[in-house]
Amino acid sequence: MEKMGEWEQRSLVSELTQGREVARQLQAHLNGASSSSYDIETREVLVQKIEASYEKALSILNCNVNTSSASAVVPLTPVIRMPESPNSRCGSPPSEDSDRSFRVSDASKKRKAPRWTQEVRVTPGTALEGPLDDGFSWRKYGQKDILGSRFPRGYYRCTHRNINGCLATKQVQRSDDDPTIFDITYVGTHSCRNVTSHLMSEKNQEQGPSASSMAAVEPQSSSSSQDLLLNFQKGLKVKTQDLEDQTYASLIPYTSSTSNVVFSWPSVIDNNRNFVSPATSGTDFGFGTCDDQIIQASAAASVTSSPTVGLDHFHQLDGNFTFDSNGFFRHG
DNA sequence: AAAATTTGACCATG
DNA sequence: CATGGTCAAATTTT
Repeated sequence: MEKMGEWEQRSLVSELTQGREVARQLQAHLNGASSSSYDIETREVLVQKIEASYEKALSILNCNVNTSSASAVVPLTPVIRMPESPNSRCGSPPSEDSDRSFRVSDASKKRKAPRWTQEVRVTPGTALEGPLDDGFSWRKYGQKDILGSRFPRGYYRCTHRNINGCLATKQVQRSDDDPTIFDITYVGTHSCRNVTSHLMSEKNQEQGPSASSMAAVEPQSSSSSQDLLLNFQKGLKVKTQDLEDQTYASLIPYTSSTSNVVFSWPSVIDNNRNFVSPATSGTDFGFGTCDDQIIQASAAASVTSSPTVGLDHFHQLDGNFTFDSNGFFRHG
């Protein structure tokens, strides 16, 4: 509570504002006699969003991420958009061709419908790239060229995939027209703890592997400076290789300290009440097991001039790292 | 040496 | 059959 950067304050305000917005939406839903079944689902989503907003707000207040210089690494400003809004890139990024976003179709196969889109925009000052760290460890397991996209899409999965039964995966892809924009699609719920391999050497971690559906939605609830560090490292790496392409990216002036996150859920949730089976035992080799939620987030970050510079000299972390098992998603 | 990427092939789905 | 997602071996990085 010492001093809260403007950025943080803004984030906080935005967070709360959004929460209010969503609350209103929820009220609207409640008032307008819910007819269809998806209304109920929508309401659930709304509630979740509200919770998320609160969580984030609290996180901001609690952690107070006192990052001396680096100011924005973690996207924290979810703006919830109405469900029916198809493509609403917040207006700025005109890129993103038309289709290829999501097939709301489905509904003819199994029950994997719930897919909401989260749009995240991070602002500069931070050279974060694809590896938007959600506080989890991701391991790249593939990269594919996507038709219509000039940049390949990277596939990441939780490092503890079959260990903890964390079936979460994420896809990172840059926008075709805006190289500074990365679309990160989170899919699946991760049941692993945020355990970034720092302290916390708990042994008996079998208290409750059943991760709530919110897990993937609100991962980085307390991004500490350490996490940021990790981010930087990873980002650095990617940068190095993408530098060639990013060359011109660094020319793009993005100097608006505004971070926006837009939630959109085209088809709302279905019945993702599924519980990931207790760790182990599974060993299933990733196949659309029971991952129901797909969160897409596009993050845009402007690369200063030389991102690689100075990142190595990041110290002064570990100031507090108040991350105990305190605020963890909504208590089961 | 171990863990994480890379990369091409394989498989599933539309 | 084309497109996208995952696997798995080889390779690189720490």
